[in-house]
Amino acid sequence: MPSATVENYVKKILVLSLETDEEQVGMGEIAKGLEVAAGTATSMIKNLERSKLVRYKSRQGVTLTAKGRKLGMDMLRRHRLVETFLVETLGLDWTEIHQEAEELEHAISDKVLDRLDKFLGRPEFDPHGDPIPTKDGKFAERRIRNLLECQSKQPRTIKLLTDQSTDFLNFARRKGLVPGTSVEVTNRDLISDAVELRVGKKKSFTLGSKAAKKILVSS
Amino acid sequence: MPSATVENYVKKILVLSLETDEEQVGMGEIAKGLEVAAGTATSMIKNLERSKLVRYKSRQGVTLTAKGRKLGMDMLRRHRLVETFLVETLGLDWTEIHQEAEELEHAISDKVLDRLDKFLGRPEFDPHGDPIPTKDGKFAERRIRNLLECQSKQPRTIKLLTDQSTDFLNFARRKGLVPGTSVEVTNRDLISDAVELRVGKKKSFTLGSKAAKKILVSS
DNA sequence: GATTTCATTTTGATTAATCAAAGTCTCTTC
DNA sequence: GAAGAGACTTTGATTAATCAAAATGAAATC
Repeated sequence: MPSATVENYVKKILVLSLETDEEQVGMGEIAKGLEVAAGTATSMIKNLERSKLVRYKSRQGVTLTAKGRKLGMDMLRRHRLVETFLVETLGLDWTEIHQEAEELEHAISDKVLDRLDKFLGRPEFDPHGDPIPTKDGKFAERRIRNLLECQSKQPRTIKLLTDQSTDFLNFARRKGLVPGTSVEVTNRDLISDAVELRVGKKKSFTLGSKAAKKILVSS
Repeated sequence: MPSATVENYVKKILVLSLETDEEQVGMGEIAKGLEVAAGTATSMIKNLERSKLVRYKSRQGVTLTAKGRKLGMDMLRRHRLVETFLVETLGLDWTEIHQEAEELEHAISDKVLDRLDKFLGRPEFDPHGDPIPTKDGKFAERRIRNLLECQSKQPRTIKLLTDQSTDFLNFARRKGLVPGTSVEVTNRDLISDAVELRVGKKKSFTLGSKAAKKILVSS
């Protein structure tokens, strides 16, 4: 069985590659993400390669093998199910659960995890709106996505704002971007990193990618 | 913070000293209980001594300090609360939860533990009938105790038999010692290590301490 | 093309936990 | 009280994960 450390490295590589949309992840990102010295990451990655969890080109980057991807998805599943439990069942705040889940995800057996999943009603999304991978390592087709990921010309309903800072909430309210409101992406321009948006019948306006990512909608 | 290993050693010492009713625990018992080589236990115990968790007389035995006892009680609390959760909430069988709890007890934060405790309704006993220590490290006054611990001349009701082997259950049934039955300890003789017992209106008989310990009653 | 810079890799050390096997005690037993 | 048996301790090695600092490589700048 892989150690908690190995599980963490693999999960971090998976998350980074999902975030950047690149299969290959740089050594620096890994070291920084896990808060270890650069050399530590290098030697650990060689380890993972020996265990056939990653492929590794010196001074280029790391990619997960099928086996690594499977383990990573399993960890993500554990993490997100535990987070869901902490919020739904124990009533913790969704801003304070990450660290807790970080520990628990390694300690929970497959059997208990499955019972927990059942107890929670086989949820598909965690409290942050992220999809929970299924047991065979696939994401449920997202029904909730952020505005940056939306095809244009379809009506959507705002479900959740993931940035709860006062500044962002004020901005969103001014633009009418509150949960329940219907919006439509009128244009997407991935080069300029922005989306054009119409809220109800008002004139459309442009939103930067950072802000667009924080607004979750259902299709 | 103590490592999971340290927590396990301290918990084992506490449990052994509760089981044998001796403050001092032998090195051999510890090594055997934790399934490590004898030398490993010796060197680890020296470690615990450096951390002021135990007192240690070479070739004699180990006793917990106040600090060690507190940590041990905390681990016992964690273990038993987790077991309660696994049985009550997730519906696992009480014969299969020990190993699961063994892992989870180290991964759970104080905060989550307290929420779990609250969610479970602040239970006082775990699924095996063992008392769950309170947050300040004390056992709840037992309302359920084994027959060996009972003052005589008071009516009690049998609650649980902790040995579920066929042999013991047959013996108990023959003597009428089944849950729900009313019994009375007519005499206790701690020197001969036995209790005299009357079941209902029948003639009283004597029970060895081993058997008496396996029969839990409420007062 | 030489130089500088910055990321990455290598090296050598450290810490916690472990084991096997050799060495010591201490307590019976004769 | 000497001998032997068992329990316990010591010793020396190993493994996983880590760091700091030195060495290396590749890409950017001159």
